[in-house]
Amino acid sequence: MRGNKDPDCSKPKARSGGAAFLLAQVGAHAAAKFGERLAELKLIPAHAGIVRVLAATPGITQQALASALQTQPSRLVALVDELESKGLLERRPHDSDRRSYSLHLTDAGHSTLQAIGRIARDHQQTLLAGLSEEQQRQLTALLQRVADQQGLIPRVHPGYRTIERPERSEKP
Amino acid sequence: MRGNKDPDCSKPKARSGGAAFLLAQVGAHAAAKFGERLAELKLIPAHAGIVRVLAATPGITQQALASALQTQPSRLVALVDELESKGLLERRPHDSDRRSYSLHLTDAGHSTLQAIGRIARDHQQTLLAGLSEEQQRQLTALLQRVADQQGLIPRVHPGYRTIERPERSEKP
DNA sequence: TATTGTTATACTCTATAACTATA
DNA sequence: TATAGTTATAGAGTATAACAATA
Repeated sequence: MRGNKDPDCSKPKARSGGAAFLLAQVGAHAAAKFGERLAELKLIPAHAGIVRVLAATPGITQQALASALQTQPSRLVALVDELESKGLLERRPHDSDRRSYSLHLTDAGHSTLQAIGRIARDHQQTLLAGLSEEQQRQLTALLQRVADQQGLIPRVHPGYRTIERPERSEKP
Repeated sequence: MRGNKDPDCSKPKARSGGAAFLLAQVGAHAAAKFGERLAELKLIPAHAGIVRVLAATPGITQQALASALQTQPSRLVALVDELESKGLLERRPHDSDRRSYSLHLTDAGHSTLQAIGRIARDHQQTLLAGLSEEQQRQLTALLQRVADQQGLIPRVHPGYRTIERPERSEKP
C-alpha cells in the first residue's frame, strides 16, 4: 500500500472522496440543475432526450426510439403522449407498417429544441463558471476520454439504469 | 456569440452534448458502477454514506446524521436498521438525552468501512483506466474546483434531491 | 407466429405528516 | 411546548407481463 516514507503524504488521494466520487457528485448536481432549468419549459430531462433524438432522426418509430434511448418502449408511451399533447411532436402513420408510428417534431417542437439548446448552454456556463475557457476544454476532453473508454453512448444518459439492489434484509 | 469567421468551427462545443452533459452522463455511470460493486457487500450507496459519516463522527445522533447527509430523518430509519441487523453499527443510549441514540460502528463496521474503501479505489481505477496519472490529477483538480464553486458539500452525494417536476399534463 | 404500441399490475422509493416518549 | 426517533399513508416511477392490432 503506497510505500511512502513520509507519513504526511501517505494518503494523497483521500481528499474529498476521490475523482470517482467527485464525478458522481458533480454529475448528479449537473443533472439536477439542468432538470430545474428545464422546468421553465414544463419539461423533464427525459422529454429533452426524446426531442433531441427526434431532431436527429425524424420519422423514427417508438421501438427504435426506445432502443436509441436504451429504455423500455412502455416507458415512452406517457412521455410521447405528453409531448404530443403539448403539440411538440406528431405521431404520423408509418409508410409501410400500420402497427407503428413515425414520430416527427412539429414547428413548435423545433422551437422547443432550440430553447432546450439555449438552456443547456446557459446551464453549462453557470456550472463551469469557476473554470477558465482553457480549463473547460481540458475538462471536456478528459470526460470525453473517460466516456469513450467506458463505452458510453454519445448523447444517451444512463438515466440510472436498474441497479442491482442486494436482498432487502429479512422482513418477516 | 463567438465571433468566429471560419464557419467550420462555429460550433466548437456542440460535440457530444457539451461538458455539462458529459458530466451528468459519466457521473451517473460512475454512481451506477459503484453501486454494482457495492452489492458485493450486500450494501447500497446510501449505506456506504452512513458508514463513512459514522467513522468520521462516532456517537452522532440520527438527527445529526440526517442533517450531515442532507436527507430526512425518517429516511434513515430503515437504513440504520439494516446496518444494525448486519452488525455493522450499534444504537447506544445517548448520555444526556434519552430520546436519541448514539450511533457507533462496530468492529465489523470498521472492517466494512475498509472494504468500502478498497472497492472505491478499485472502482476509481477501473473508471479512469483510460487516463494517465497526470490526467487523473488534472481531472480531479478540475472537478474539485467545480464542486467548490458550486457549493457542493464534500463527501455528500446529492442522491438526486427532489427535482421539481412540472405539472404532469392534465389527466382527467 | 412475431412484433408494435399500449395497458395493467406489482413493487420500490420517497415525502409528508402523524405518533410516542422524552425534554 | 418542542424535539428524537418511528410509523403510516399516499404518491411518483419503474419493470414486467399481458393485450389488441397488424405483420
